[in-house]
Amino acid sequence: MSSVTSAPLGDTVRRLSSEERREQILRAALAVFGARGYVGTTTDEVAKAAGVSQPYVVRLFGSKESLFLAALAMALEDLLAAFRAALEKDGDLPPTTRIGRAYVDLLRVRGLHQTLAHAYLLGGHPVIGPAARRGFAQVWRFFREEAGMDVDEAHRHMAEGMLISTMIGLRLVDDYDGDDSISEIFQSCFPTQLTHVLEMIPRGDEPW
Amino acid sequence: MSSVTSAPLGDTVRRLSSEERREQILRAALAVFGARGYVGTTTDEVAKAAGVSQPYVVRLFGSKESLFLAALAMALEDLLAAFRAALEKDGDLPPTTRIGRAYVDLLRVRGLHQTLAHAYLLGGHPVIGPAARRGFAQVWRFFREEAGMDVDEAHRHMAEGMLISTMIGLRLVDDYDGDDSISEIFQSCFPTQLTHVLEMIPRGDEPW
DNA sequence: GTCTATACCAAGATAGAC
DNA sequence: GTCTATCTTGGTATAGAC
Repeated sequence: MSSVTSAPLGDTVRRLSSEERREQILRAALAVFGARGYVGTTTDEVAKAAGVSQPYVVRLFGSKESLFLAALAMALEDLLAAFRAALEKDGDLPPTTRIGRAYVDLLRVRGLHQTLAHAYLLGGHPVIGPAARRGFAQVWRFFREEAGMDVDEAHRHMAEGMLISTMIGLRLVDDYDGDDSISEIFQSCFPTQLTHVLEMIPRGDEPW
Repeated sequence: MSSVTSAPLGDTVRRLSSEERREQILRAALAVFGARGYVGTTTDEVAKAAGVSQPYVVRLFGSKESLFLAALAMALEDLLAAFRAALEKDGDLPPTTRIGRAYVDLLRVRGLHQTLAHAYLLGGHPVIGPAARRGFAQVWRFFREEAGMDVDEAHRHMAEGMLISTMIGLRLVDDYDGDDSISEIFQSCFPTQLTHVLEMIPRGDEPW
């Protein structure tokens, strides 16, 4: 990625290669899609977040739909890469626990969990639906075939993941201090990484 | 509900009271919101599904936003009512299992699970966000205070619920026959109610 | 590679008749 | 209580210059 081939030497503020721009726009798109959902996102907001013009993001990706598909694909790659890294890296914790940690650490990739969750709810969409199903099945297969979980364990991890994504998307933290039942559920979800999570999670005052 | 006060006697095809219309439109709205999400839903599609005109649904609810809030409130009422009924009705199964079954049976209320899931992802929305958080906390409190679950049990039920909602929204059934990993996860989610579920679940060929 | 200007359409909301 | 007609906004996508 990001090999500079076309930019002439000596440019002070050189234009980026389209590869670099794609990556930059995709990161912005992931954050915005996560916060607003597929339909709720405007290509203009993505453009603003990436610091380019709206027609340019359409130009680069063809359409909002393809942009979403690309962001979704990137999110899944990031997810599986993080899972594989957690699996290979050895440590005192069992592999299954390391994978769970990795999932929570992915909070630092803005919009990842929420964009996946949004995609998962778009099963009725003619083109996003099938892509989302493939992605979901891919994660399941990772649990079963690469991580070596049995059906029950894979099931529990999936369920746990969905709950975590939900709590991120809900911005449950916003009410963390005022509501006892909310701090209770929060603690039950992040028994070990709570402080860490509270720092990384998006809040009401920031759009994403 | 639905006490007829204003319609004159003798009308053959009498106009419905606004209470009746509200209910009818809300049911339609729940189905459409579930399939398309909040932003993806048009008031016109809701109107068509309910058999009335688009301006009329806006007239009756004030705005699309209030319509969504009303549908969300109805979904939560239905959910908690079903849980309470399952809890009170005695049977051979443990209460906790009866509640789980009740959740799956709610599949017959079109769009309920998906609308809740969509609302949960809208935490960043200034008015839907807080409503969704209140609803989520309400369910948690039901588990803890009324159903008498401990934190761990409530947590597992929540997670399981989120996974089930995801699979409905994803329309995973659409690939049920072609993909081994999908039928595997499906069976692990609905060990006892599988046939029942396969009958009730929305498919790709129907919009909702 | 990136922008400005703009065409074009879809959708929420309002006015007002019946 | 319910409709038709319409105003208005906002958002995707295209044209075309630099």
